[in-house]
Amino acid sequence: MSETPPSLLGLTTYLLSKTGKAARSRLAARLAERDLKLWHMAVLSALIDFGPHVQRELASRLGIDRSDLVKILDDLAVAGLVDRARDIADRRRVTVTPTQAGRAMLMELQGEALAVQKQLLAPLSRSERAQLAALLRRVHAHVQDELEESRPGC
Amino acid sequence: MSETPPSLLGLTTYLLSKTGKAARSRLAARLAERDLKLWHMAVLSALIDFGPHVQRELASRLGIDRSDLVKILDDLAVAGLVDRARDIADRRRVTVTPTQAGRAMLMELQGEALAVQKQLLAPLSRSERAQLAALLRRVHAHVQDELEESRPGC
DNA sequence: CTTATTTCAGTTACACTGAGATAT
DNA sequence: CATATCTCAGTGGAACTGAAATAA
Repeated sequence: MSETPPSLLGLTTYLLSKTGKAARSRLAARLAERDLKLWHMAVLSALIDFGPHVQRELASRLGIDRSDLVKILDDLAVAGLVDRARDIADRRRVTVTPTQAGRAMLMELQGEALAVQKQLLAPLSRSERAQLAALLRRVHAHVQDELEESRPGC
Repeated sequence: MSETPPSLLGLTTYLLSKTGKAARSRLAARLAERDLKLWHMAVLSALIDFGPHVQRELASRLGIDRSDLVKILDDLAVAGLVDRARDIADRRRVTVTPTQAGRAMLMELQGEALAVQKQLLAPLSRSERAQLAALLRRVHAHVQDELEESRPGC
């Protein structure tokens, strides 16, 4: 493949978009070996970091559509990685809880993610990788703030 | 929206993927006001940075599929932003050339991209934005190198 | 006859929309 | 009756695949 147009390389938005896509597709390829998608990992992360969620909360936290979450949870439940149970007080709601197998699986998936990251950021020194992470965290927080403002009452 | 899981925030791959997606969708929204997509802008950039291309070259340079490029070029030609002409020596090939209107349009699109970038990177200082750009350029170069290795003879 | 380039048709994965079912 | 939650069916755009048409 020949050179990327300098006009695009000069745009941080382009670099973010391209490297982000590369990161996503590489991790997705690894998760696919376990018949999982990126959303499965995100859902497990939310459940294990913050404890059981009602589906509505999960969808809102991760920015995934409620209807799409249904299929994701079906998969996770079939694989024995989460449990679903009707809320007794409000029987419209379904509470999702990670299983022990779910916790173990997330640990493995995080290992995969770190491996992808190591490969992707190979040209950077340890301190540069830390710099990049810190800068991206601030940009990410800013993006999330703006989303929150535009979506009233979440 | 509630907090993002720390397990994910700790992964640079996740941050790259998320901020990259945000960057892409914001720019896409602006280009949509002119009935253009991101690929249209990428194609114009390649043509103006490097001059006329045969379609095969364009696709290879940008990493887009040859068959999808056809529709992109149809749009650009209808909008008067590029010209297509059969190569006289090898009449299988079609040479794509940017028009003056194409050059003018790219300037405007770059303005849009910079506006998106300014908003996206607002929490960073000028020197931090430069740091981020430099780090991303190196990561991007590394990703491109690996792609080149895996695709022999491009 | 084989290969290269462009083009078209079909497929799959994904995010989004709208409506139905159940419960408050 | 109005609202909230979960579910399911359908839609549209994007990336990929395979093959036809033309030319070398």
